[in-house]
Amino acid sequence: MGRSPCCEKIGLKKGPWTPEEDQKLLAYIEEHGHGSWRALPAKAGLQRCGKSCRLRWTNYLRPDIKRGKFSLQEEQTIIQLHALLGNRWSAIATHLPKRTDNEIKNYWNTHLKKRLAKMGIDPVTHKSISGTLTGTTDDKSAKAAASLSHMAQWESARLEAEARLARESKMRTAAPTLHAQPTNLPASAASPCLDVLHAWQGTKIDLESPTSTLTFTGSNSAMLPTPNTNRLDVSESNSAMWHQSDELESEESDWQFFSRHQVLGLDGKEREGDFIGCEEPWLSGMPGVGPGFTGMLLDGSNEHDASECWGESSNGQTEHSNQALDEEDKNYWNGVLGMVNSELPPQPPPLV
DNA sequence: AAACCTTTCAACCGCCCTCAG
DNA sequence: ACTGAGGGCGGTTGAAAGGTT
Repeated sequence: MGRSPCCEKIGLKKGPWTPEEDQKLLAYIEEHGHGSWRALPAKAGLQRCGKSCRLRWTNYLRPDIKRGKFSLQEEQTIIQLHALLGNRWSAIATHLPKRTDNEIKNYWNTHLKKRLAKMGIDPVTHKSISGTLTGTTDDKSAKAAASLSHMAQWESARLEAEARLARESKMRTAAPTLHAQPTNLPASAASPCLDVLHAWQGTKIDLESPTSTLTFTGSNSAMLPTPNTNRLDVSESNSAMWHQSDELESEESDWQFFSRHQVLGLDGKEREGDFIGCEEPWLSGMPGVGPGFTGMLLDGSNEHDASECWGESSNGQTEHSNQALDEEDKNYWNGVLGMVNSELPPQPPPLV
């Protein structure tokens, strides 16, 4: 059976919103909250579909929307999250406060996608289009890729949960105040973070366990390149492609700040050689993540560089073969993970 | 100055999910 | 378990603005 239309379409206005319509919608929501979107147009005196009103509000009129040019940090965030999450704009938007999924999607399609393609990077897979930069296919890489796939799926699930919580919270508090923020969200929802890590701290999941119920769709796993290829495509390629400024529009020259040995945090500070401060055992098999980093960084010792800690498996055995994973691997994935984690709120106790 | 082409982005469309009844 | 309403999401469209010839 066919779905009934969201509203009676006859006689309803379509197309660009006028300032008068905006004012009506704003005034109504300010006074009453949006409540039921379907019922809103009639109550607000608008000849619009409720869905259209919702879109106008969420994508344009909402007071907590930042408009204007995307910063370099935002661009980097979008690219890295897109590498991790694919075209999941709402999920990506949760990491870009004040940006709407629609705006991010548009920006990706009109700017970033083209730019990556121009630089020889497949914007879908984030791999080199030329195929000359092939990654290794050894067990380590495969294992790391599997770990990343798991991580990506958990992160996706978490983002969905966050979005749901946010929705529920908004619905509960559909407050008649324009400046209402979802402040009653749980910390994990209010502040994007890989809090799934905390869950995994409490209940260690063996990524290689045959009992794992995690599965991967082709698109998900295809979306995630192996660390090596990713390093080459996004990090190392960055260092090369960011220097193609002759062929790039002027703004692209700014992208040269993406040095292969540099991770730029959301605070704008360079984090050369920075490693995410987590000790989650499930991450120990991943390039760029290993136990002992936090302590190493905290005591500021230079006596042992990252690669030394790198090779340590979670059971304390040194696996020198892991050291073969070069610095760029670590830096690239630290870039992704560190960026996602950089907004970590004060850490809650591990979930039970 | 005008015609044509390209880019941008607000808005729409249709599918999907959730949830209440 | 089923159904339909409500809302969210991602893909696509098309008008407007900007650029080029």
